[in-house]
Amino acid sequence: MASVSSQPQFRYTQPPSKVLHLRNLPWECTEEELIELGKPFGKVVNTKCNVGANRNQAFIEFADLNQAIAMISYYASSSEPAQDVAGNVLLVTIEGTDARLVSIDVLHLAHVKAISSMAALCIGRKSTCVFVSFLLSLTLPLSSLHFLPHLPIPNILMLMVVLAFPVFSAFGFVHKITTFEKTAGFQALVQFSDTETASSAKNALDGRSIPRYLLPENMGQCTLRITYSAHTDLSVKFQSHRSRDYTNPYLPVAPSAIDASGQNHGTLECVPCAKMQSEGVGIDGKKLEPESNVLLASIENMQYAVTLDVLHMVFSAFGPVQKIAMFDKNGGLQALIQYPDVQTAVVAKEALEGHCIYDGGFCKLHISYSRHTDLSIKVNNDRSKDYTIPNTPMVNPQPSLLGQQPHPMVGTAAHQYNGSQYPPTHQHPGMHQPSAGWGSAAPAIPQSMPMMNNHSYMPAGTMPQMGPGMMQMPGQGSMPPHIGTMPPTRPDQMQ
DNA sequence: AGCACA
Repeated sequence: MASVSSQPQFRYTQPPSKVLHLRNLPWECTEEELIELGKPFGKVVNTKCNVGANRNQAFIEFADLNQAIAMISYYASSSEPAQDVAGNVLLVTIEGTDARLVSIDVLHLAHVKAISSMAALCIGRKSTCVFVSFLLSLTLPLSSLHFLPHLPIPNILMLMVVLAFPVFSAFGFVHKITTFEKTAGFQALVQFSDTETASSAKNALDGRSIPRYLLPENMGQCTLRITYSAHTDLSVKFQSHRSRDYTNPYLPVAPSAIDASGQNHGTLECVPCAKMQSEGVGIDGKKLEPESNVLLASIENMQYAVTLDVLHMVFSAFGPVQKIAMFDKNGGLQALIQYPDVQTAVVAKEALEGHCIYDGGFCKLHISYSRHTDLSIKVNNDRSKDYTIPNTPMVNPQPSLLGQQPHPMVGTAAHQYNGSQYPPTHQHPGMHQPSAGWGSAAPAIPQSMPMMNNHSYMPAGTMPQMGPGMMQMPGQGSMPPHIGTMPPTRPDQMQ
Protein backbone atom coordinates (compact mmCIF):
# COMPACT_ATOMS: atom_id res chain seq x y z
CA MET A 1 0.00 0.00 0.00
CA ALA A 2 2.51 2.59 0.95
CA SER A 3 5.33 3.35 -1.37
CA VAL A 4 7.73 1.96 1.13
CA SER A 5 6.30 -1.44 0.62
CA SER A 6 7.43 -4.99 0.49
CA GLN A 7 10.46 -4.47 -1.72
CA PRO A 8 13.33 -4.36 0.68
CA GLN A 9 15.61 -2.46 -1.65
CA PHE A 10 12.96 0.18 -2.01
CA ARG A 11 12.06 0.14 1.61
CA TYR A 12 15.52 0.78 2.79
CA THR A 13 16.72 3.20 0.16
CA GLN A 14 13.88 5.52 0.93
CA PRO A 15 14.47 7.72 3.96
CA PRO A 16 11.62 7.66 6.46
CA SER A 17 9.16 10.48 6.13
CA LYS A 18 6.15 11.75 7.97
CA VAL A 19 4.39 11.65 4.63
CA LEU A 20 3.36 8.30 3.25
CA HIS A 21 2.52 7.60 -0.31
CA LEU A 22 -0.28 5.14 -0.88
CA ARG A 23 -1.10 3.45 -4.12
CA ASN A 24 -3.55 0.96 -5.46
CA LEU A 25 -6.34 2.46 -3.42
CA PRO A 26 -10.01 1.99 -4.18
CA TRP A 27 -11.32 4.43 -6.75
CA GLU A 28 -13.62 6.37 -4.53
CA CYS A 29 -11.20 6.75 -1.66
CA THR A 30 -11.99 9.79 0.44
CA GLU A 31 -9.97 11.92 2.79
CA GLU A 32 -12.09 10.63 5.64
CA GLU A 33 -11.16 7.08 4.80
CA LEU A 34 -7.52 8.00 4.63
CA ILE A 35 -7.77 9.49 8.06
CA GLU A 36 -9.45 6.37 9.34
CA LEU A 37 -6.71 4.32 7.82
CA GLY A 38 -3.97 6.29 9.47
CA LYS A 39 -5.64 7.03 12.77
CA PRO A 40 -4.64 3.83 14.53
CA PHE A 41 -1.01 4.75 14.09
CA GLY A 42 -1.05 8.34 15.10
CA LYS A 43 -2.30 11.78 14.34
CA VAL A 44 -3.02 12.40 10.69
CA VAL A 45 -2.37 16.03 9.97
CA ASN A 46 -2.88 16.08 6.24
CA THR A 47 -4.15 13.93 3.43
CA LYS A 48 -4.38 14.13 -0.31
CA CYS A 49 -6.39 11.68 -2.31
CA ASN A 50 -7.11 11.14 -5.99
CA VAL A 51 -3.45 11.39 -6.75
CA GLY A 52 -1.86 10.06 -9.89
CA ALA A 53 -3.09 9.31 -13.34
CA ASN A 54 -5.51 6.70 -12.09
CA ARG A 55 -6.51 8.91 -9.21
CA ASN A 56 -6.07 5.89 -6.94
CA GLN A 57 -3.11 7.10 -4.99
CA ALA A 58 -2.91 9.28 -1.96
CA PHE A 59 -0.72 10.84 0.69
CA ILE A 60 -1.05 10.68 4.40
CA GLU A 61 0.94 12.98 6.57
CA PHE A 62 1.42 12.15 10.22
CA ALA A 63 2.24 14.54 12.97
CA ASP A 64 5.18 12.45 13.93
CA LEU A 65 7.72 10.48 11.98
CA ASN A 66 7.35 7.49 14.25
CA GLN A 67 3.67 7.32 13.50
CA ALA A 68 4.40 7.09 9.82
CA ILE A 69 6.97 4.43 10.49
CA ALA A 70 4.46 2.54 12.60
CA MET A 71 1.99 2.47 9.76
CA ILE A 72 4.61 1.39 7.29
CA SER A 73 5.90 -1.38 9.46
CA TYR A 74 2.42 -2.58 10.14
CA TYR A 75 1.31 -2.86 6.56
CA ALA A 76 4.67 -3.90 5.24
CA SER A 77 4.47 -7.04 7.30
CA SER A 78 0.82 -7.73 6.85
CA SER A 79 -0.52 -9.98 4.19
CA GLU A 80 -3.93 -8.51 4.66
CA PRO A 81 -5.24 -5.85 2.38
CA ALA A 82 -5.20 -2.44 3.93
CA GLN A 83 -8.59 -1.37 2.82
CA ASP A 84 -11.03 -1.68 5.61
CA VAL A 85 -13.89 -3.39 3.95
CA ALA A 86 -15.98 -4.59 6.83
CA GLY A 87 -16.39 -8.30 7.14
CA ASN A 88 -17.11 -10.92 9.73
CA VAL A 89 -13.47 -11.91 10.09
CA LEU A 90 -10.95 -9.76 11.89
CA LEU A 91 -7.22 -9.85 11.62
CA VAL A 92 -5.79 -9.21 15.05
CA THR A 93 -2.15 -8.31 15.32
CA ILE A 94 -0.35 -7.93 18.59
CA GLU A 95 2.25 -5.25 18.19
CA GLY A 96 5.14 -4.57 20.43
CA THR A 97 8.67 -5.66 20.99
CA ASP A 98 7.47 -8.61 23.01
CA ALA A 99 4.43 -9.32 20.90
CA ARG A 100 5.50 -12.84 20.21
CA LEU A 101 5.51 -13.62 23.88
CA VAL A 102 1.85 -12.93 24.03
CA SER A 103 1.15 -16.16 22.30
CA ILE A 104 1.77 -19.35 24.11
CA ASP A 105 4.13 -18.43 26.84
CA VAL A 106 2.11 -15.71 28.40
CA LEU A 107 -0.72 -18.07 28.81
CA HIS A 108 1.23 -20.21 31.16
CA LEU A 109 1.27 -17.47 33.67
CA ALA A 110 -0.95 -18.22 36.53
CA HIS A 111 -2.82 -15.00 36.66
CA VAL A 112 -3.57 -15.14 33.01
CA LYS A 113 -4.75 -18.66 33.11
CA ALA A 114 -7.80 -17.98 35.09
CA ILE A 115 -8.81 -15.09 32.98
CA SER A 116 -8.07 -16.70 29.70
CA SER A 117 -9.94 -19.83 30.50
CA MET A 118 -12.73 -17.70 31.73
CA ALA A 119 -12.73 -15.76 28.55
CA ALA A 120 -12.77 -18.92 26.58
CA LEU A 121 -15.87 -19.80 28.44
CA CYS A 122 -17.35 -16.43 27.92
CA ILE A 123 -16.82 -16.48 24.27
CA GLY A 124 -17.36 -20.02 23.40
CA ARG A 125 -20.11 -20.33 25.92
CA LYS A 126 -22.45 -22.48 24.03
CA SER A 127 -20.03 -24.04 21.66
CA THR A 128 -17.35 -24.52 24.24
CA CYS A 129 -19.72 -26.45 26.37
CA VAL A 130 -20.67 -28.52 23.41
CA PHE A 131 -17.06 -29.12 22.76
CA VAL A 132 -16.25 -30.14 26.28
CA SER A 133 -19.30 -32.27 26.53
CA PHE A 134 -18.29 -33.98 23.41
CA LEU A 135 -14.81 -34.64 24.64
CA LEU A 136 -16.23 -36.05 27.79
CA SER A 137 -18.57 -38.22 25.88
CA LEU A 138 -15.55 -39.66 24.18
CA THR A 139 -14.14 -40.29 27.63
CA LEU A 140 -10.93 -38.67 26.70
CA PRO A 141 -8.60 -38.35 29.61
CA LEU A 142 -9.04 -35.12 31.44
CA SER A 143 -5.52 -34.17 30.62
CA SER A 144 -6.59 -33.76 27.06
CA LEU A 145 -8.73 -30.91 28.16
CA HIS A 146 -6.13 -29.12 30.11
CA PHE A 147 -4.34 -27.83 27.13
CA LEU A 148 -7.28 -25.84 26.03
CA PRO A 149 -7.47 -22.76 28.19
CA HIS A 150 -3.89 -21.74 28.20
CA LEU A 151 -3.55 -21.91 24.49
CA PRO A 152 -3.08 -18.72 22.64
CA ILE A 153 -6.50 -18.78 21.21
CA PRO A 154 -8.39 -18.28 24.38
CA ASN A 155 -5.95 -15.58 25.17
CA ILE A 156 -6.88 -13.81 22.03
CA LEU A 157 -10.45 -14.42 22.90
CA MET A 158 -9.82 -12.95 26.24
CA LEU A 159 -8.46 -9.85 24.67
CA MET A 160 -11.40 -9.67 22.39
CA VAL A 161 -13.78 -10.16 25.18
CA VAL A 162 -12.53 -7.92 27.92
CA LEU A 163 -13.60 -4.76 26.25
CA ALA A 164 -15.96 -5.89 23.62
CA PHE A 165 -18.07 -8.16 25.68
CA PRO A 166 -21.18 -6.07 25.79
CA VAL A 167 -21.54 -6.08 22.09
CA PHE A 168 -21.35 -9.77 21.60
CA SER A 169 -24.46 -11.76 21.37
CA ALA A 170 -24.73 -14.40 23.98
CA PHE A 171 -24.13 -17.34 21.74
CA GLY A 172 -21.51 -18.18 19.24
CA PHE A 173 -20.20 -14.76 18.54
CA VAL A 174 -16.77 -16.11 17.91
CA HIS A 175 -17.05 -18.90 15.43
CA LYS A 176 -13.50 -19.71 14.49
CA ILE A 177 -9.98 -18.66 15.28
CA THR A 178 -6.72 -19.28 13.59
CA THR A 179 -3.45 -17.96 14.86
CA PHE A 180 -0.11 -17.64 13.21
CA GLU A 181 3.17 -15.90 13.55
CA LYS A 182 4.39 -13.54 10.93
CA THR A 183 6.97 -10.89 10.81
CA ALA A 184 4.24 -8.63 12.06
CA GLY A 185 4.20 -10.66 15.21
CA PHE A 186 1.53 -12.80 16.66
CA GLN A 187 -1.61 -12.65 14.62
CA ALA A 188 -5.00 -14.19 14.73
CA LEU A 189 -7.91 -14.33 12.39
CA VAL A 190 -11.08 -14.21 14.41
CA GLN A 191 -14.27 -15.12 12.70
CA PHE A 192 -17.48 -13.71 14.04
CA SER A 193 -20.97 -14.69 13.17
CA ASP A 194 -21.55 -11.50 11.29
CA THR A 195 -20.02 -8.26 10.21
CA GLU A 196 -21.81 -6.24 12.85
CA THR A 197 -20.32 -8.22 15.69
CA ALA A 198 -16.92 -8.09 14.10
CA SER A 199 -17.20 -4.35 13.67
CA SER A 200 -18.16 -3.93 17.27
CA ALA A 201 -15.21 -5.95 18.43
CA LYS A 202 -12.91 -4.06 16.15
CA ASN A 203 -14.16 -0.69 17.27
CA ALA A 204 -13.80 -1.62 20.88
CA LEU A 205 -10.36 -3.12 20.69
CA ASP A 206 -8.40 -1.69 17.80
CA GLY A 207 -5.49 0.34 18.99
CA ARG A 208 -5.90 -0.71 22.59
CA SER A 209 -3.05 -2.12 24.56
CA ILE A 210 -3.25 -5.35 26.40
CA PRO A 211 -3.75 -4.56 30.06
CA ARG A 212 -0.57 -4.70 31.98
CA TYR A 213 -2.04 -6.98 34.54
CA LEU A 214 -2.50 -9.60 31.89
CA LEU A 215 1.14 -9.53 30.93
CA PRO A 216 4.28 -10.54 32.71
CA GLU A 217 5.77 -7.72 34.67
CA ASN A 218 8.86 -7.42 32.52
CA MET A 219 7.00 -7.36 29.28
CA GLY A 220 6.76 -4.37 27.05
CA GLN A 221 3.57 -2.85 25.86
CA CYS A 222 1.51 -4.86 23.43
CA THR A 223 -0.99 -3.13 21.26
CA LEU A 224 -3.75 -4.70 19.29
CA ARG A 225 -4.12 -3.75 15.67
CA ILE A 226 -7.29 -4.97 14.17
CA THR A 227 -8.30 -4.86 10.57
CA TYR A 228 -10.92 -6.60 8.59
CA SER A 229 -9.73 -9.68 6.87
CA ALA A 230 -10.81 -10.53 3.39
CA HIS A 231 -11.73 -13.98 4.64
CA THR A 232 -15.32 -14.80 5.31
CA ASP A 233 -15.02 -18.38 6.45
CA LEU A 234 -11.88 -19.75 8.00
CA SER A 235 -10.88 -23.31 7.37
CA VAL A 236 -10.00 -24.94 10.66
CA LYS A 237 -8.81 -28.51 10.41
CA PHE A 238 -8.20 -29.25 14.06
CA GLN A 239 -8.94 -27.93 17.46
CA SER A 240 -5.45 -27.10 18.48
CA HIS A 241 -3.20 -24.64 20.16
CA ARG A 242 -3.30 -22.69 16.95
CA SER A 243 -6.84 -22.88 15.82
CA ARG A 244 -10.33 -23.40 17.00
CA ASP A 245 -13.63 -23.95 15.40
CA TYR A 246 -16.29 -23.28 17.97
CA THR A 247 -19.02 -24.21 15.58
CA ASN A 248 -17.87 -27.76 15.12
CA PRO A 249 -17.48 -29.82 18.27
CA TYR A 250 -16.81 -32.87 16.17
CA LEU A 251 -13.62 -31.53 14.78
CA PRO A 252 -10.73 -33.72 15.88
CA VAL A 253 -8.31 -32.40 18.45
CA ALA A 254 -4.83 -32.12 17.12
CA PRO A 255 -2.56 -34.61 18.86
CA SER A 256 0.12 -31.98 19.17
CA ALA A 257 -2.27 -29.89 21.17
CA ILE A 258 -3.17 -32.67 23.53
CA ASP A 259 0.46 -33.14 24.35
CA ALA A 260 1.04 -29.47 24.65
CA SER A 261 1.15 -29.44 28.39
CA GLY A 262 1.12 -31.82 31.23
CA GLN A 263 0.44 -29.15 33.75
CA ASN A 264 -2.75 -29.00 35.59
CA HIS A 265 -3.98 -25.80 34.21
CA GLY A 266 -7.51 -24.75 34.06
CA THR A 267 -9.99 -26.35 31.85
CA LEU A 268 -12.56 -25.31 29.43
CA GLU A 269 -15.29 -26.40 31.66
CA CYS A 270 -18.36 -24.28 31.76
CA VAL A 271 -17.86 -23.07 35.27
CA PRO A 272 -18.27 -19.39 35.07
CA CYS A 273 -20.14 -19.42 31.86
CA ALA A 274 -20.34 -15.80 31.41
CA LYS A 275 -22.90 -13.44 30.37
CA MET A 276 -22.53 -9.79 30.49
CA GLN A 277 -25.13 -7.21 30.84
CA SER A 278 -24.70 -3.56 30.86
CA GLU A 279 -25.11 -2.23 34.30
CA GLY A 280 -26.51 0.90 35.69
CA VAL A 281 -23.60 3.11 35.02
CA GLY A 282 -24.94 6.55 34.66
CA ILE A 283 -24.36 8.76 31.71
CA ASP A 284 -21.44 10.22 33.52
CA GLY A 285 -20.31 6.74 34.48
CA LYS A 286 -20.40 7.58 38.15
CA LYS A 287 -22.30 6.07 40.99
CA LEU A 288 -23.70 7.88 43.89
CA GLU A 289 -22.76 5.23 46.40
CA PRO A 290 -19.32 5.60 47.92
CA GLU A 291 -17.07 2.99 46.46
CA SER A 292 -15.31 0.47 48.58
CA ASN A 293 -12.98 -2.43 48.18
CA VAL A 294 -15.51 -4.52 50.05
CA LEU A 295 -18.72 -5.51 48.35
CA LEU A 296 -21.95 -6.47 50.01
CA ALA A 297 -23.74 -9.09 48.01
CA SER A 298 -27.22 -10.26 48.78
CA ILE A 299 -28.66 -13.20 47.02
CA GLU A 300 -32.21 -13.26 45.87
CA ASN A 301 -34.21 -16.24 44.73
CA MET A 302 -31.76 -18.65 46.23
CA GLN A 303 -33.10 -21.87 44.85
CA TYR A 304 -29.73 -23.49 45.06
CA ALA A 305 -27.08 -23.46 47.67
CA VAL A 306 -24.54 -20.71 47.32
CA THR A 307 -21.37 -21.70 49.05
CA LEU A 308 -18.25 -19.88 49.94
CA ASP A 309 -16.51 -21.53 47.06
CA VAL A 310 -19.13 -20.52 44.59
CA LEU A 311 -18.86 -16.93 45.71
CA HIS A 312 -15.12 -17.11 45.67
CA MET A 313 -15.16 -18.40 42.17
CA VAL A 314 -17.59 -15.85 40.90
CA PHE A 315 -15.84 -12.91 42.47
CA SER A 316 -12.32 -14.11 41.73
CA ALA A 317 -12.98 -13.58 38.08
CA PHE A 318 -12.27 -9.90 38.62
CA GLY A 319 -9.25 -10.05 40.79
CA PRO A 320 -7.93 -11.66 43.90
CA VAL A 321 -10.51 -12.10 46.58
CA GLN A 322 -8.97 -11.50 49.97
CA LYS A 323 -11.78 -12.36 52.29
CA ILE A 324 -15.35 -13.50 52.23
CA ALA A 325 -17.83 -13.48 55.04
CA MET A 326 -21.28 -14.92 54.59
CA PHE A 327 -24.19 -14.33 56.92
CA ASP A 328 -27.93 -14.49 57.00
CA LYS A 329 -29.93 -11.35 57.07
CA ASN A 330 -33.67 -10.89 56.81
CA GLY A 331 -34.03 -14.49 55.90
CA GLY A 332 -31.71 -14.16 52.97
CA LEU A 333 -28.09 -14.84 52.40
CA GLN A 334 -25.62 -12.00 52.25
CA ALA A 335 -21.91 -11.94 51.83
CA LEU A 336 -19.11 -9.45 52.18
CA ILE A 337 -16.40 -9.86 49.59
CA GLN A 338 -13.13 -8.05 50.07
CA TYR A 339 -10.78 -7.12 47.28
CA PRO A 340 -7.40 -5.51 47.76
CA ASP A 341 -8.50 -2.36 46.04
CA VAL A 342 -11.50 -0.34 45.15
CA GLN A 343 -11.05 -0.60 41.40
CA THR A 344 -11.38 -4.33 41.39
CA ALA A 345 -14.47 -4.12 43.51
CA VAL A 346 -15.95 -1.56 41.18
CA VAL A 347 -15.35 -3.79 38.23
CA ALA A 348 -16.84 -6.78 39.96
CA LYS A 349 -19.84 -4.85 41.08
CA GLU A 350 -20.49 -3.41 37.66
CA ALA A 351 -20.26 -6.79 36.10
CA LEU A 352 -22.17 -8.83 38.61
CA GLU A 353 -24.89 -6.57 39.85
CA GLY A 354 -28.29 -7.95 39.09
CA HIS A 355 -27.03 -11.15 37.59
CA CYS A 356 -27.76 -14.66 38.52
CA ILE A 357 -25.24 -17.20 39.61
CA TYR A 358 -27.29 -19.85 37.95
CA ASP A 359 -29.14 -19.65 34.73
CA GLY A 360 -32.83 -19.38 35.03
CA GLY A 361 -32.95 -16.46 37.39
CA PHE A 362 -31.68 -18.37 40.38
CA CYS A 363 -29.49 -16.82 43.00
CA LYS A 364 -29.66 -13.31 41.71
CA LEU A 365 -26.93 -11.06 43.00
CA HIS A 366 -27.53 -7.60 44.34
CA ILE A 367 -24.33 -5.85 45.07
CA SER A 368 -23.56 -2.67 46.87
CA TYR A 369 -20.47 -1.21 48.40
CA SER A 370 -19.87 -2.10 51.97
CA ARG A 371 -18.78 0.42 54.51
CA HIS A 372 -16.15 -2.05 55.57
CA THR A 373 -12.67 -1.79 54.22
CA ASP A 374 -11.09 -4.70 55.99
CA LEU A 375 -13.08 -7.67 57.14
CA SER A 376 -12.17 -9.35 60.34
CA ILE A 377 -12.29 -13.06 59.75
CA LYS A 378 -11.96 -14.80 63.06
CA VAL A 379 -12.00 -18.31 61.79
CA ASN A 380 -12.01 -19.98 58.42
CA ASN A 381 -15.05 -22.10 57.98
CA ASP A 382 -17.73 -22.74 55.42
CA ARG A 383 -19.16 -19.26 55.87
CA SER A 384 -16.12 -17.10 56.08
CA LYS A 385 -12.59 -17.28 54.91
CA ASP A 386 -9.47 -15.21 54.78
CA TYR A 387 -7.68 -16.13 51.60
CA THR A 388 -4.67 -14.00 52.39
CA ILE A 389 -3.52 -16.02 55.34
CA PRO A 390 -0.51 -18.07 54.39
CA ASN A 391 -0.40 -21.70 55.37
CA THR A 392 -4.10 -21.90 55.21
CA PRO A 393 -4.96 -25.03 53.38
CA MET A 394 -6.45 -23.91 50.15
CA VAL A 395 -8.20 -27.14 49.60
CA ASN A 396 -11.85 -26.96 48.98
CA PRO A 397 -13.47 -27.12 52.36
CA GLN A 398 -16.64 -28.39 50.85
CA PRO A 399 -16.01 -31.48 48.87
CA SER A 400 -19.72 -31.99 48.82
CA LEU A 401 -19.91 -29.31 46.24
CA LEU A 402 -17.77 -31.26 43.91
CA GLY A 403 -19.76 -34.32 44.70
CA GLN A 404 -22.92 -32.78 43.43
CA GLN A 405 -21.45 -31.55 40.27
CA PRO A 406 -22.82 -33.26 37.30
CA HIS A 407 -19.59 -33.74 35.57
CA PRO A 408 -16.04 -34.16 36.55
CA MET A 409 -14.60 -31.19 34.81
CA VAL A 410 -16.07 -28.89 37.32
CA GLY A 411 -13.79 -30.11 40.00
CA THR A 412 -10.78 -29.34 37.93
CA ALA A 413 -12.10 -26.05 36.86
CA ALA A 414 -13.00 -25.09 40.34
CA HIS A 415 -9.39 -25.24 41.28
CA GLN A 416 -8.79 -22.66 38.66
CA TYR A 417 -10.59 -20.15 40.73
CA ASN A 418 -9.88 -21.51 44.11
CA GLY A 419 -7.76 -19.79 46.61
CA SER A 420 -4.71 -21.57 45.36
CA GLN A 421 -4.86 -19.47 42.28
CA TYR A 422 -4.78 -16.31 44.26
CA PRO A 423 -2.45 -16.66 47.14
CA PRO A 424 -1.79 -13.53 49.14
CA THR A 425 -2.63 -10.77 46.85
CA HIS A 426 0.71 -9.12 46.73
CA GLN A 427 1.87 -11.89 44.55
CA HIS A 428 -0.44 -10.54 41.90
CA PRO A 429 0.18 -6.89 42.00
CA GLY A 430 -0.95 -6.45 38.46
CA MET A 431 -4.37 -7.69 39.20
CA HIS A 432 -5.00 -4.68 41.30
CA GLN A 433 -5.22 -2.38 38.36
CA PRO A 434 -7.63 -3.99 36.02
CA SER A 435 -8.01 -0.85 34.04
CA ALA A 436 -4.33 -0.28 33.66
CA GLY A 437 -4.08 -1.25 30.06
CA TRP A 438 -7.44 -1.00 28.54
CA GLY A 439 -8.26 2.36 29.88
CA SER A 440 -11.22 3.26 31.92
CA ALA A 441 -13.65 1.78 29.49
CA ALA A 442 -12.27 -1.65 29.89
CA PRO A 443 -14.01 -3.46 32.62
CA ALA A 444 -16.58 -0.85 33.21
CA ILE A 445 -18.91 -1.95 30.52
CA PRO A 446 -19.17 -5.63 30.91
CA GLN A 447 -22.71 -6.64 30.40
CA SER A 448 -22.35 -9.55 32.67
CA MET A 449 -19.63 -11.60 34.01
CA PRO A 450 -18.79 -15.18 34.39
CA MET A 451 -21.69 -16.92 35.89
CA MET A 452 -22.20 -20.48 36.56
CA ASN A 453 -24.58 -22.23 34.39
CA ASN A 454 -26.64 -25.15 35.27
CA HIS A 455 -23.94 -27.52 34.28
CA SER A 456 -21.65 -26.43 36.96
CA TYR A 457 -23.11 -26.14 40.33
CA MET A 458 -26.63 -27.24 40.25
CA PRO A 459 -27.15 -30.38 42.17
CA ALA A 460 -27.25 -33.13 39.67
CA GLY A 461 -30.62 -34.36 40.68
CA THR A 462 -32.30 -31.03 40.43
CA MET A 463 -30.60 -29.86 37.34
CA PRO A 464 -32.87 -29.48 34.39
CA GLN A 465 -31.78 -31.68 31.59
CA MET A 466 -30.38 -29.19 29.20
CA GLY A 467 -28.34 -29.80 26.19
CA PRO A 468 -25.39 -27.51 25.91
CA GLY A 469 -27.06 -25.76 23.07
CA MET A 470 -30.11 -25.06 25.11
CA MET A 471 -28.54 -23.01 27.76
CA GLN A 472 -30.73 -20.24 28.91
CA MET A 473 -29.33 -16.80 28.82
CA PRO A 474 -31.68 -14.76 30.86
CA GLY A 475 -31.48 -11.14 30.10
CA GLN A 476 -30.23 -11.70 26.65
CA GLY A 477 -33.46 -10.57 25.18
CA SER A 478 -33.29 -7.36 27.04
CA MET A 479 -29.83 -6.56 25.93
CA PRO A 480 -29.57 -3.24 24.27
CA PRO A 481 -28.68 -3.08 20.65
CA HIS A 482 -25.11 -3.97 20.05
CA ILE A 483 -23.88 -0.78 18.65
CA GLY A 484 -25.68 1.23 21.20
CA THR A 485 -23.75 -0.41 23.97
CA MET A 486 -20.40 0.24 22.50
CA PRO A 487 -18.05 2.20 24.61
CA PRO A 488 -16.83 5.17 22.70
CA THR A 489 -13.33 4.57 21.55
CA ARG A 490 -11.73 7.72 22.68
CA PRO A 491 -8.21 8.57 21.73
CA ASP A 492 -7.27 9.05 25.33
CA GLN A 493 -8.06 5.44 25.94
CA MET A 494 -5.68 4.29 23.32
CA GLN A 495 -2.11 3.72 24.10
C1' DA B 1 5.59 1.12 -9.78
C1' DG B 2 3.53 5.20 -10.00
C1' DC B 3 4.27 10.87 -5.92
C1' DA B 4 0.48 16.33 -4.74
C1' DC B 5 0.62 20.20 -2.14
C1' DA B 6 2.73 24.02 0.31
